[in-house]
Amino acid sequence: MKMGRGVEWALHCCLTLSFVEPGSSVTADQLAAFFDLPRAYLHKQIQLLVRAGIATSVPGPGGGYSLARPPGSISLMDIVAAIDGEEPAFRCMEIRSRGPSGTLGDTGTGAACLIDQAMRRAELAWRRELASQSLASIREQVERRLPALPDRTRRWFIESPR
Amino acid sequence: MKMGRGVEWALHCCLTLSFVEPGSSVTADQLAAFFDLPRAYLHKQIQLLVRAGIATSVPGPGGGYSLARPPGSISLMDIVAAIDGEEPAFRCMEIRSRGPSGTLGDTGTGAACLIDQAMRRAELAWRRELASQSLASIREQVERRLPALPDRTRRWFIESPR
DNA sequence: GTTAGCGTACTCGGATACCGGTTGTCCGAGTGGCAAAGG
DNA sequence: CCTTTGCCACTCGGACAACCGGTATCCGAGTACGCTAAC
Repeated sequence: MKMGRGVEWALHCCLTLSFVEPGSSVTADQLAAFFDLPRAYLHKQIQLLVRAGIATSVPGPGGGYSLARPPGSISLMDIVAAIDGEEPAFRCMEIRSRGPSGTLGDTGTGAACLIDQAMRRAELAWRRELASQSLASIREQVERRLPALPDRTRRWFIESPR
Repeated sequence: MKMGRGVEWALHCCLTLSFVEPGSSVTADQLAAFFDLPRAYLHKQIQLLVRAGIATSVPGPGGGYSLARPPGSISLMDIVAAIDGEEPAFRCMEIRSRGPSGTLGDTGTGAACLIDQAMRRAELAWRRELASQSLASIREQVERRLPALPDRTRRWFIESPR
């Protein structure tokens, strides 16, 4: 089980977008240059963020992307779900009842697969942990450790050629 | 992010192996027939369990697979890790420092990526939840809900043609 | 000098190829049991 | 009747293809800005 790398890109891009001035936009090309990523593909990932209502897009010259909501109301779970999808990693195919033996017989009715339940519980713990961390909390931690970073980042996007 | 379906197979196979008499072996073909799965591929998955020290294999006629340890000492995490691998789903590529900007500058030393940390925390919660459930506990739950299932399963494997 | 119109450059958005990995299958190596033959 | 030896069937084990989803890319639609030219 491995997660698409677009998730990492999206997380860092959202964190970066939380640094820039509200109201100003950052183009996908700028973000791609900032992280040295393939610009076209990064473009696609951010589009997923727009569809999920996490980022907003402004077309035309001077346009770009910006966060659609305050960072405090964007959780890491939101971003991961936007890029990676909502469906659970473990999908119960009910193989226990597919056998020719009919071993389970009439027990199938209402008797949930306990293995599926256990796996769902684990994924729920994962989701809960991700949902508990907002973009604002991450940003706060960053500012505590690297106080100069937000300003430097902001300046880089202002000074960089569009 | 989606998990290979072999994980589900392995989990159900291990649970089934915990039902059969200790000391007796079950062939991969029997398990495949029991769950109506492609026998060759199931074979491959169980081999991963053997490599991980979860199951033991006995070659030759009358051989087959059986659990290598008591079910109480086999966690769901062990099985998932055996099939799906140990590496974390989220892999930090350190894209924050790959940019041409040098925005992070000399801060890189010792300053861990907080996004990576958050993702690791979430995965740790997932792992912890899976590790807390042993095969014996699942078996116990099954016996409570379907008391007749273990006996029926055991009998099916005895009566089925090898 | 002012304003309307047009062209251009820039941005996002979706449709289109490429590649690695999971999925699926096959055949070979090794082992135990069975049977037959010899003592 | 017991022992030994050879053969065979059965099982695991690893090596070999096929399909699918993620990865990467390109070109088209839409928009705001700036320039030009007429009034």
